[in-house]
Parts: sequence; C-alpha cells; structure tokens
Amino acid sequence: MTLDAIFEATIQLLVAGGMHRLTTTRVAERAGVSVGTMYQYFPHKEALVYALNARYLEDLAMRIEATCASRQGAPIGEMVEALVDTYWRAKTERADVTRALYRSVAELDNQPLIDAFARRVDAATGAMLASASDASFHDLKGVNLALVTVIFGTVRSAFERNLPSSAAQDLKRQLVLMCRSYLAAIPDKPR
Amino acid sequence: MTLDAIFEATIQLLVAGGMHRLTTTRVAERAGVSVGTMYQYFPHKEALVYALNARYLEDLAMRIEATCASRQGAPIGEMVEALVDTYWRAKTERADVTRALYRSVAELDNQPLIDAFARRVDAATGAMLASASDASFHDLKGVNLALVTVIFGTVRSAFERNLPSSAAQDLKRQLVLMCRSYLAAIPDKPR
DNA sequence: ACCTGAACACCGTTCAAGT
DNA sequence: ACCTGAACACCGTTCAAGT
Repeated sequence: MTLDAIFEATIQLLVAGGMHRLTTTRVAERAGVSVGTMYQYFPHKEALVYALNARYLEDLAMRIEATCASRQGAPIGEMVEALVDTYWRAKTERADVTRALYRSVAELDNQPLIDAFARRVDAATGAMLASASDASFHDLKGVNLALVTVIFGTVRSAFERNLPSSAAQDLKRQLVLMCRSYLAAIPDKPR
Repeated sequence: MTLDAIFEATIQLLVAGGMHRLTTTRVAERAGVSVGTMYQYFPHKEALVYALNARYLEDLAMRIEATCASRQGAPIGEMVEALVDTYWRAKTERADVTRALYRSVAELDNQPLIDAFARRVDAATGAMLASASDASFHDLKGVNLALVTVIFGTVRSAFERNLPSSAAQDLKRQLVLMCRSYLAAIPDKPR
C-alpha cells in the first residue's frame, strides 16, 4: 500500500538523520510517489510525523492492554514486574526507532496523543491493580498514576542515558524493587 | 550584552511558537542585530539552541549540587526529599520555558549535553548519599543511578501529562515515599 | 478522478560591500 | 576590525496541466 510505503520511508529517514533530514521530497522519492500524492494523504509534514507517532502509540497501548489483561487476579508483585517488562521491552527492542520517534514527536503539538495514550494505559493498569489477589487500595487512582508515571518516566530516562546493558538490566531490577517496596508500604484498604 | 539579547529573543520565540517559529531572521530582529552578526556568535541555528540548553543545564546542575552539599551527613530520607524538591521546583517554576527547552533540545544531537549533566549530578548525589547518617550501601553506584533516574524520569513524565496541581502534588509525595521505601528495603552494608 | 512536478514563498547561510 | 543585508540554495506547499 502507498500509505505503508510513505510511513516506511519516513521511519527510515527519521532513523538515519532525524527531523532535519526528513524532507517531503525525499519521503516521496523513497516511497515512489510524487510530492503531490503525499499531500493527498497528509495536509502537511507535521501531520505525517504525527500519524506515525499515533500508529506507534496505538501498538504500544495494545501491548500494554494485553499484558494487563493476562495478569488479572495475579499477585501485585507479578503485575508490576510484567508491566515494567512489557514497557521496557517495547522501548528497547528497536532502540533506534524509539529514539527517532521520541525526537520527532517533541516538536509537534502532541498533547492529544499523550492524553489519549495515558487514558488507555490508566484504564488498563487500573483494572489490573484493582483485581490483585493480595492487595486492595484506598486510593487506587493515585497509586495507579504514581506507578505508571514512575515506570514510564524511568524507562525513558534510562533510555536517554544510553547505559551499558548490564547497568540497564540492574536498573530495571531496582525499578521493580522500588515499585514493590512502595506497594508494601501503602496501607491496605480494610474489607 | 548582545549575547544575552540573542538568548533572550530565542527563549521568547521558542516559548511562543516552538522550533518551527524560531527563525534566524526573527531572532536577529528581536535581538536588535543583523543575521550576519548572529552568525559571528553561532556557526548555525542548531548551535544557538544547543548553547541555550547548555546554559539551562549548567544552572540546573549548580542548583542540584548546592542542594546535595547542604545535606551532607543528613538522614537519607531528608536527602531524597530535598533532591525531589529541588528538581521538581526547577522544572515547575517556569513551566513554559521548561517545556520549550524539552522540545527544542530533542532534535539536536544532545548526547554530550546529557552525559556531562549526568556525570555532574551523579557525582553530587553520590557524595551526598555516601555521607548519610543513617545508612550505608553495598552498591552505592547502583543505588545512586536508580534514584537519580527514577526521580528525573518521573518528574519529566509527570510534567508531560499536564496534571492538575493537586494530582501533581500528590504524585510528588508518592515519589518521595517510593524512594524511601526502596532505600529501606535495601540491606545496609555491614561495618 | 487522480497524479505530477514546475513554480512560489520563505528559510538558513554566506560574503561582497560598507563603516 | 566589525557589521550589514542582498543573494543563493533548498525546503514546504500549491495547483495548472496531464493521464
């Protein structure tokens, strides 16, 4: 499909040279269409990059939802570990693409993208946490927000530091430990 | 000074309209110089934005170093709280500038900037943690990396979600709690 | 109906001319 | 010595002409 060719060309150019190498002419050329055709699919260059990021976040949200669904009723420690694992793996498996997208989306007005993604993830992780076999929370929303923000923020931060993989692995374990000790420190809701 | 005028103009334009409104012509005009003069200070537009971010990180690093120095020998819980507080405040006090810089730096090759900042902060927080009156760590480097990555990543992540300030305040408390329970969960180094 | 690519406005950067 | 800003190459976007 033409659209796929355009997206693929965009990713390649973004990975290779970042936003300032991404040229409408080059995208069109690599995708095998004319500039004019590209403008039938996207009203401007920003819209193209925006759509690419929307696509990526859609995939990421689906993977997180799948992880959460599969741990319904599990112990809380397992949930945290699975969540960290899924997010970490999703960001790391194609690190160059992740990095390119982080950079490309920054100069867009991406608040709608972030909001929609956050809502989906909050819903998925919130439902998972509520079903935990060994804990129940007085302030589920607050705990959920804290966990999600800490996990996602830490993974990004770790990613940007470009750590050697042994240090990264260790950091991942510390992150899981941190979430678990936090959860243990919170008082349970009495039945 | 001319340089200050250029930086000031750059910040204003960046806050007002992001990277794609930032034009060498507009910066020069607003700073009261010609484009040619601007190019005597910076070899290209990227260098201007890079220098602006370097300046910001220099200030931030100094503030963190000051915080760390002032808590030498304090209890570990107080250290964590002070660190979260300093970083959180620095990012929040002029949220529009923070946001504009986050966005502007993304499309640069900013790894040297991040690395240098990370080294300074790691040194400052590492020295602080080592002096804690009520704890000592088997793996100080690992604990230090974990704390710094979690705190900085979480603050950024929280920042990007644009939370209402009550939720943000609560999140900040949860973050401190999380760091503290983590530290309590780690076995002390025997003397 | 749909695609093409020359043409236009604007941007980053340079450098001959001015002081 | 230092500054200026017209000029150049290139980019995003459009739209008359082609199929």
